[in-house]
Amino acid sequence: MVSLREVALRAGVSPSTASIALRGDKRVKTDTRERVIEIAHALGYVPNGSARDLKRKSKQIIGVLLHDLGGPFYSEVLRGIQHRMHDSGFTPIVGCSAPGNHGALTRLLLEQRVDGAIVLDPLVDKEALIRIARRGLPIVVLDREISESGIYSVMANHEQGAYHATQYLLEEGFRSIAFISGPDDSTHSKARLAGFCRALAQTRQRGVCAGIYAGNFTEDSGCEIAYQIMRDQGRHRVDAVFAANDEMALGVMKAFADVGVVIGQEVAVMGFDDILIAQYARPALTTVRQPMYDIGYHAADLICRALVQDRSSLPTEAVVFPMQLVVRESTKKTTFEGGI
Amino acid sequence: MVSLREVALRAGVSPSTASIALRGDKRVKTDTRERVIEIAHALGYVPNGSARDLKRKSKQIIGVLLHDLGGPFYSEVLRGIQHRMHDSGFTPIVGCSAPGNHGALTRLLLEQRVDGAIVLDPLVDKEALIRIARRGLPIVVLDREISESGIYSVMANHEQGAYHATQYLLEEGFRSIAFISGPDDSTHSKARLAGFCRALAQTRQRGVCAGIYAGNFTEDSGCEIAYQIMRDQGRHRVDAVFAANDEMALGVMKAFADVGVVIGQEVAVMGFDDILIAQYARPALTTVRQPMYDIGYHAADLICRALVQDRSSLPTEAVVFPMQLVVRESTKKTTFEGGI
DNA sequence: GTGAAAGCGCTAACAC
DNA sequence: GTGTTAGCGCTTTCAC
Repeated sequence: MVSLREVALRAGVSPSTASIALRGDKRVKTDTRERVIEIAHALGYVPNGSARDLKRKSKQIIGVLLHDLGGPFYSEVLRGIQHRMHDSGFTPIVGCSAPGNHGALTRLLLEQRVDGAIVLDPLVDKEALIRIARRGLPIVVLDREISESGIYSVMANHEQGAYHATQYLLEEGFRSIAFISGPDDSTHSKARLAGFCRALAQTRQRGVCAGIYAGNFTEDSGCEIAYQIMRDQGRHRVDAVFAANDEMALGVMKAFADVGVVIGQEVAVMGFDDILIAQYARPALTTVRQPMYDIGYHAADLICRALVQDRSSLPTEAVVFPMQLVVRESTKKTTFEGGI
Repeated sequence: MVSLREVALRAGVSPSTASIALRGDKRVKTDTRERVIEIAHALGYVPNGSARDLKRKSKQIIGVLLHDLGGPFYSEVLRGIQHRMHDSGFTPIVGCSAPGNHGALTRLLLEQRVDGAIVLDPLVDKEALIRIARRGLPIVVLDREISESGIYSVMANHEQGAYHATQYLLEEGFRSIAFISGPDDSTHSKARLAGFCRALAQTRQRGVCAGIYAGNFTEDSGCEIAYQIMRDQGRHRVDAVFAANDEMALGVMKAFADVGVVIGQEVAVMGFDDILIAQYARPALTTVRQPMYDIGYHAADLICRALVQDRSSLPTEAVVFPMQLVVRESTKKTTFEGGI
């Protein structure tokens, strides 16, 4: 492996001169500089990253920690990160934090191979992140909140998303809406339920809430609860079901379809998350989406700023993005009536 | 940042002793060893990766280069890689090679931050990879072939996949099959066409080939060509269309559906790749799939073996995996006849 | 303008 | 058993 010393040797200069020359520093005479550069190029010299990292303080690399690599959800976030990082001088490197918080977290963050990190994994231990931040590594956490100097949060406003979605259902004229929550320990589920309740509390209509059912975010639980809703609806027919995530909403649609209830016409179904399948479901599922590209872009922006600017200019509160309502067929009464 | 020297200082030993002690080496007395470990733990000491990488030859990190991070195609490959790497001592780190071959490729491979690399990106310059391999870094390329010592290829057998798919169409009784190829410069398209032709050449039937049309892998081109096929079919009706990728197949289905031709019943459509949408199409698209998990697993296996075993035990030829036929509704005549 | 020297934090010989 | 020494490849004062 060709080292700087070798380049210097062949160019007849000292390693230190070669080092500055290769960065195009004007301090070294033009012809020496060009000679060094040419020789380095001819030899295929590339500086050793470890050696340079060791000497310099900065590595110009940002670690991105995901729970599991791949998956359509992450891809948009990564696109946002890449776009912001592009031409910033920083390179994003992605690791998977899944296997026992080991591997990538250790290699990238603990062993100081990166200058900063973006963490999108609810399972990465909060204390571990705080410890790392205390060591001086800026961290942006996505979709969760950690109050600690050096840790920045970027997330979507789930409460507002659910509020907005519920308002839409009310505007469309639905008057008996059931809500299916996720597991109790999910902050997302809580926030979504809160948004649902706030929208109902604001409306003049009474008795719109047709029950709040406890699901567990799985398609099966959505399916079961849909049957339960059908059994329960004695006095007033439920005309809309708002599930706290898309998987459950799909389960609900399946159950209704199985007993011949026409989705959209007889009952509306609202999901949450906009997973990929939502748009391919039949009818396509109306749902609420996080602005994932924006979240990634902003996360990258925060990290870059934390590394080049004064950190006091950065927000101490979580940066919250509004969620977007994606209206599709599952909440449209006109679906099969020749409407647009 | 707490360094080994500091740990050693507080433990009252030399850095070298601390270094060995921390690795649990029996050479140092048990109580010294435990004291060092305890102090290191108390101080939150983690060795500096750059320093260690610089000293040791190996880094225990494998770079995975993808064209664009995210996307359902990659996620299975990554799963396979992770499973194989797990407990191997190596940690996979993913970088994106897209922006002008810069960034991740430089940072990870050129600057020697990894021990080996898995490259899944047709656009990464072949010469660059060869140069890197010559420097001693083992590389596994996926879905392409590079003949060079130190570069190993893992790929799916596209020719066999297309052959198999065509045979299936023949067995199902289709007797007038049109093929839509991809762009001329695509080796995949060529291989798929070759498989199609081989299957037809083997059959006793004459005149099964109802034309080979040149598409460009886009949905639009599939759509256009479908219309052309309908115009062309003067003497014998085409009863099946085999598109060299799923996007084109979906375009074909769209075109047929638009003019009221019932897919499955009146004409069969076969795709290639099994992109995610294939299973959500209506009717669901019969297609051919790469064993992506296996490919990832095997790629990781090759890299690990290249790093710990004698390289002479590794294959010099590309490792080729068979593709899997995924039968769905778009090639089933019985779709709407009450069949299973 | 250029080179000598020191050192980033760690590991591995070799001495004691 | 433990410490001393040297050095991985690079950058960075500071002399000349």
